[in-house]
Amino acid sequence: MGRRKIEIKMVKDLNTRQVTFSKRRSGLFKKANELSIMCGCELAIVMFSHGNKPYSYGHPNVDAVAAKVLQKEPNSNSVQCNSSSNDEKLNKLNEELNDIMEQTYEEAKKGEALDKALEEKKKELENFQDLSVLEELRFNIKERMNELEAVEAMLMIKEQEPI
Amino acid sequence: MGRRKIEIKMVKDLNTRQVTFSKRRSGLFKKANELSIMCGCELAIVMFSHGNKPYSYGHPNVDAVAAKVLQKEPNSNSVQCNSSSNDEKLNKLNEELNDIMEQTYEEAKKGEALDKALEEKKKELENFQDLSVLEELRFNIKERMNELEAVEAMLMIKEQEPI
DNA sequence: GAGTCTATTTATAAGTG
DNA sequence: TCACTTATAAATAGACT
Repeated sequence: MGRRKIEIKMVKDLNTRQVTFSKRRSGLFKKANELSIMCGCELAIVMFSHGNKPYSYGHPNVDAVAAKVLQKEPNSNSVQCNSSSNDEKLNKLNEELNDIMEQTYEEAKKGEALDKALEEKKKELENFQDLSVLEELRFNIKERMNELEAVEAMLMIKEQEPI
Repeated sequence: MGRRKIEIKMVKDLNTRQVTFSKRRSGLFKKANELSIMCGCELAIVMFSHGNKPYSYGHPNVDAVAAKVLQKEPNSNSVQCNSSSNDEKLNKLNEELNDIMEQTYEEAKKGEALDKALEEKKKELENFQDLSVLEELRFNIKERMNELEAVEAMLMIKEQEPI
């Protein structure tokens, strides 16, 4: 759906790939959002960019869906799809999924307070682009903190110096 | 993208909803597959239909992605999105920003000057009326960083002063 | 990077068998 | 519920800012 037809294969040019990732990611999230609204289904998407940066979408939120997976998983009859040769993997996938989801549950319990806080915070956020701004903001703040601490350290040293 | 424009809202007719769910679900999975191939990203989708039937898609598979989430999750800084009315978006953004600022505040307790600046920022955040303010905030942060550099420069000069 | 602009391609709503 | 068709809406590739 662009100026020209493209093949579905790894985009070689790094810059183009980055652009494609960004555009299609937001497209995917939008579609997911529409689906969840129109059909009242719960759904979660988690992804890691080529550079391993995590992104996720959830309706009503990722955790809720993950929790549901936990409940359902044991001897699940879920309909699974994946992009590699499907047949053998499905059984294995189900097994592994059980383990992982159990672990996830444990993890969730450990950081319950934090998780809840995060969940609350993230509950009603919708706009994808704006969120990336938030992330940037958070990053900027942290960076600034580091610099500040460095300055403070310097100040401390200075104060200790005999005049 | 059909014979006529439709609103994105819960489809009332059960039959139509079922059809929509089926079509859009496969569309979503297809898009996900394209994205993962074109951009080399790992991604997983899990969903529950209105009737609670589970469906999932994963590249390379759901487990691998879930496992990756586990590694990252503790104090994750993942970019999260979820769906709900835009109305509440700003409030929640504010909350998130406030939380971030609070965390930052804790980390920065040592620096009084900075603390004050942060307090001011928090107040500003509480007055958010528009997302464009985010940009302002970012700008302000950059400005603060400049101030910081100025302080550092002064320190450097001070150090050079004969005692 | 993130936005904007369009020519095109793609997804899909509604209809049909 | 499935497949298939088709008119139309929506997504997006590529170019540019």
